[in-house]
Amino acid sequence: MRIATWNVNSLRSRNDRFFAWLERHEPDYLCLQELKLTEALFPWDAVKAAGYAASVFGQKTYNGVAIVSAAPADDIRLGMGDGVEDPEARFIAARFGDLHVISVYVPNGRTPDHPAYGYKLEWLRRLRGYLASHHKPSEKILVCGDYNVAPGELDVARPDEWAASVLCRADARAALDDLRSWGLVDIFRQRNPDLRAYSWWDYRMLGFPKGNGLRIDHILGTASIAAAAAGAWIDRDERKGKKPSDHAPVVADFG
DNA sequence: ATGGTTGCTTAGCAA
Repeated sequence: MRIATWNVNSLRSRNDRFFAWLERHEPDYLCLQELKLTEALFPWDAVKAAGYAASVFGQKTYNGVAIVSAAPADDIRLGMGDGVEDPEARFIAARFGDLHVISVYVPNGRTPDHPAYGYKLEWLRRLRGYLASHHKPSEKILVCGDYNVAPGELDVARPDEWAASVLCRADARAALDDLRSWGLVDIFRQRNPDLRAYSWWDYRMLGFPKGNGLRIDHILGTASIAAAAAGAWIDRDERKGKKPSDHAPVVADFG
């Protein structure tokens, strides 16, 4: 079984790369973020023709998440449904038998003093609350997406320069730690304990050519599913060439 | 040389 997560930064701009990636890597599940389109504009027919089903929570212009899957989902939930007024499409959950797959696009936060940063920390707290109220750590759950948090120094090209950024700050890392403490394992880091690797490079300032990346896209899994992971890797090649997303897909393979 | 981008929507915002 293969699962991947990929912030495509506009599915329309990434259409050809998206379908080529599906065909090349044949994931059973692909969690997408930043679709930047409504459900009505999702390429339902082309996805079906490629042999996949899709669960989509769209939004015009911004955000938007989906789970593309080889088999259709048994249940789908759009948004955390926790009573909080949240107009942004950043959460979708789907069940496939006893496996729960969630695709998340955690708010970036913009700058530490911007209200968006409080929204980010609160959003991560709400995500923990969602898991605590709907699931048990003993279940098989994969929470995949763009977390906009680099967990540690191995995940950051310039840790000293970027220590105060919204992707690296201690309170952002603490919010991610708190989420993981519910019962989630960073599967890439579990499988590659000492590997320096990144999943996002800023379009600005020649981030990719200069190697200025961060690992902010994660596949988090509960213990029972994480124990079955055979390997995890980042498809850095997908960041190369013409019109790439600024994020590379992160992939986990299970025995 | 001290900047260097992209996408959505149309001049400004978001990342």
